[in-house]
Amino acid sequence: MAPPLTARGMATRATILAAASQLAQEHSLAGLTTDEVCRVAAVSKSQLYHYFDTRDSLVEAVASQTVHEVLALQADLFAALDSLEGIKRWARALIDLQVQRDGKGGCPIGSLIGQTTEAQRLAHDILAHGLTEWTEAIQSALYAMQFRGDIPNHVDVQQEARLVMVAVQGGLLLTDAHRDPSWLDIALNERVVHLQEMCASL
Amino acid sequence: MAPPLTARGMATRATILAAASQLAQEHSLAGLTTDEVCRVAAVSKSQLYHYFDTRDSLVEAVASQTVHEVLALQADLFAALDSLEGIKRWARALIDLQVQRDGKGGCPIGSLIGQTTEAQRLAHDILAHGLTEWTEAIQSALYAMQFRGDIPNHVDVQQEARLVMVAVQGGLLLTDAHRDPSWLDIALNERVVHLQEMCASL
DNA sequence: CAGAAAGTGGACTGTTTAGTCCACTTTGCT
DNA sequence: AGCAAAGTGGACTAAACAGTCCACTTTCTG
Repeated sequence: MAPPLTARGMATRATILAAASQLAQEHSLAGLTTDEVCRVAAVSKSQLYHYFDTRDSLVEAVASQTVHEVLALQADLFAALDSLEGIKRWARALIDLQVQRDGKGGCPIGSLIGQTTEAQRLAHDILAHGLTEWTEAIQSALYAMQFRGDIPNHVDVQQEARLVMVAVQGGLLLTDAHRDPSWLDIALNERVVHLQEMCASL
Repeated sequence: MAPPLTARGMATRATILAAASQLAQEHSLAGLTTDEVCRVAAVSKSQLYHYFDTRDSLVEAVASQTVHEVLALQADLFAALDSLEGIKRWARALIDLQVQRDGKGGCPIGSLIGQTTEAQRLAHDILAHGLTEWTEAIQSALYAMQFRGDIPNHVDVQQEARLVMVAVQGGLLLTDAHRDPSWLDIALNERVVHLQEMCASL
C-alpha cells in the first residue's frame, strides 16, 4: 500500500475508512462491499484501491479503527477506574450507551470478531488484541486498588478482570440478541456488587 | 415451499440442511453459498430450490436446526440440572466440549446470531428464541432447587439464570476469540461457586 | 512556472452469486 | 402396467462483486 503523503490524501483515506467502519457496524463485515463503501464515502474505486491494497486490508484497517475507537471512548473512564466509584461510573456509562442505542449493535469489537473468517486472520488478531488491551485496562485498575489496599491480597486480580470482561461481552451479546439493555445492566451490576463485597471484607 | 412427501425427498432435504449447517458452523453464515451447499451435499441446484424457497429460508432452517441441536445436546444434562451436582456436570460438559474443539467455534447459536443481517430478521428471532429457551431451562432448574429449599427464597432466580447465561455466552465468545477455553472455565466456575455459596448459606 | 508526484473519475474485466428453467428419471398409486 | 406426482441434473441468466486500467486533474517542490 502506497503511503499517503499529502493532507488531502490522508483526508480521503480517513473518509473511506470512516465510511467502511460505519457500514461494518450498521450492517456486517461480510456485507461490506467496496462499491457501497465508495458510494457512502462519495469516492471512486480507484481511490479506495489507491489507499488500500485489497478489500481485506480495508477490513483490517476497520478492525484497527474499531479497536481504537472503543478504547478511546473509554479512555477517560479507564483513567479513573482504580476505585469502586470509578468502576461504577464506567459500568453505568456502558449501560447508558446501550440504552441510547436501544440495545442494538452489541460490542463493536465483539461483534466484528465473530464475523471474521479464516481468510481474515489478521483482522481477527487485531480485534482479539483489542479485547486483551481492554481486559488489561480493567486488570490494571483492579491491581491499583489491590496495591492501595482496597482489595484483599488473596484475590486473583487477573481472574477478576477476566470475569468483568465476560460480563461485558456476554451482557452485550444478549443485549443485542434480545434488544434489551437489562442484560448488560444485571451482568455489570452483579460484578460491581461482587467487587464491593470484596472491598468491604477488609 | 412445497412440502416434501416421500421418504426420499425428506432424506434429500435433510442432507442439504446438514451440509448447510455444517458449513455455517465451519465458515460463516455470509460465506454460506448455495453452490457450496450443493457441492458438499452432492446435490444439484434444482434440489436445493425444490426444498427451500430462497437462500434466506435455508438460513432460517439452519437457525432452527442449530437451536435444536444445541438444546438436544444438553437435554440429558438439563433433565438433571436441579441440583448443585447437576449444574456442575452441565458446566463441566460445556467446558470439556470447548477443550475438545480447541476453543474454536464459540456457541453455535451465539455466533450465528451475531452474523444475521437485518434482512434475516426471522433467522435472528429463531436464534434469539433459542437463547430464551436455554435460559429458561436453567431458570427452571434453579427454581426447582429453590422450591426444594436448596436456594434461599429471597434469591431472584430469573436473574441468577440470566447471569449464568451471560457467563456461558461471554465465556464462549472470549474462548473463541482467544482460542483459550480457560475463559469459559473461569466464567462458569465462578457461577457454580456463587450458587454453592447460596446453597450453603442456608 | 514547469515537471513530477499524488490524487481522482469512471469505464471495464472476470468471477461468483442467487435463482430459473426444462428435460429427464424415479417413485407412489390404482 | 401405466399415469401422475415427486424428485433430479445441469445448463443458463442477470446481478453483484473485487479488482484493474488509464486518462485526467490537483498539489507539491525546486
